[in-house]
Amino acid sequence: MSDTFFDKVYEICRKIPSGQVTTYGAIAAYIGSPKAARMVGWALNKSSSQKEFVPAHRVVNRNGLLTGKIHFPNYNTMKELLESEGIKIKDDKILNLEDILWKPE
DNA sequence: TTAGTGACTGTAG
DNA sequence: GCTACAGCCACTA
Repeated sequence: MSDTFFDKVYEICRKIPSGQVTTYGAIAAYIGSPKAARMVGWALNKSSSQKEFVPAHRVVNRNGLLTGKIHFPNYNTMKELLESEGIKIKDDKILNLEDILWKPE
């Protein structure tokens, strides 16, 4: 069932193409509550409990900063995953954010 | 059941 | 340009 804000977050995250990223605000806005971006991040935090893998590392804040990395086993895990997909990271921040930004449509 | 908290964002000063 | 505050929804204690 994907009726809640929470479930929709997982659904959208799984649609993020490899090598691209999106923002909490973009996801929240697509669902209908741009201000609920916090819930998006929180949902991803719980994504570890989900059966299906959720590419939470492809979700960053609107500055392209890897804020979510703090919830990974190691602070460099998120960066490593993104770099392995061809995304350039500098100081835990995506350099070409606008270039690889994906938005749920 | 009530209260607190959280991987954010936009507006105002 | 930076700092501060409010709003959003769901989960945990």
